[in-house]
Amino acid sequence: MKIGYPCINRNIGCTANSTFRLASYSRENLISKVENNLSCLRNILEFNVKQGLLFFRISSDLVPFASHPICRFDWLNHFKTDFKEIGAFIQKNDLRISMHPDQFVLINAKDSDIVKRSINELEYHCDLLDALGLDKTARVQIHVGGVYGEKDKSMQRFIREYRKLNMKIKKRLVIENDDKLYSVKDCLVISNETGIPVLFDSFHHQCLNHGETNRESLVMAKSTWKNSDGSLMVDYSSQKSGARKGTHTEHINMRLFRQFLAETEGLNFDIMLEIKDKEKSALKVIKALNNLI
DNA sequence: AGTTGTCAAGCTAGT
DNA sequence: ACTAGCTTGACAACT
Repeated sequence: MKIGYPCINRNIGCTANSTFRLASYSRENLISKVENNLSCLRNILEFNVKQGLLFFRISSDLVPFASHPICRFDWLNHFKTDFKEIGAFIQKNDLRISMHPDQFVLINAKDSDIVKRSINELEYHCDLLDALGLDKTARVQIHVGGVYGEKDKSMQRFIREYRKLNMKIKKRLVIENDDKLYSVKDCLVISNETGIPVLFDSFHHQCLNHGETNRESLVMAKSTWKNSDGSLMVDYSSQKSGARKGTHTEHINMRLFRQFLAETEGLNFDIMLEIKDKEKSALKVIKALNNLI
């Protein structure tokens, strides 16, 4: 079981997701931001290894505007050596890596231009992971997409569009249950048709389910991952008290987390802690797990 | 130096 | 009709 946190480290004092406005796009700006981001990514990964945090989500902003038509720069080639070095570090330390393109990526959009842009964005994520030299256990997670007032048709559209994707994307893409539209059960239907692995988000499951327990849903999601896909990825969070339903907590609630661990005892998976204080909660969990052994 | 409006992309639900 | 929220953060223009 590997423990991790997404994109940002609040301790080190650098960011691996620094970007700029589209209006200030230039080759120089892009190069300097990517240089900064890559150097910070190294720092974060080194910190993580020292602390025993072996799961990390790389920010989609690592290469700003990579899939935008304005970007004509061959960043893949230009930073080829850096990617290789960072990738070697990841492999040497057996780190698990994920990426999570944002809400604009919609495979099942009705507008074919949106689908096209989405595929370009997925291609960027997969090119990056390929450049790092990572195998298919490094994954790119997205949600199913929009409902457009007709869920069945929208799910069918996802399936159709997924089947058309090239292998570069297919080998890394996984779907994650969301908190409002597509439950784990919905994702499993799509997985049955396509073979796409289902990432289990415990907090989203808490917000949207059909009465299944965490364990039941996690086991079902786990069954969609083949050995070569790596172990099941789980996103974990809990409700921020007093806030709108679905708001992630600032700090981890260890009582709830222990409860989750107890519920899922004996099952192997990697956990991404989607908690706002980032590595702070992740370190708390590492400490707690060490005390259990 | 510190503050604050705004940022490529889209959907949904709530006002 | 409009906007907050999404993994929210951070850029950049303004005091």
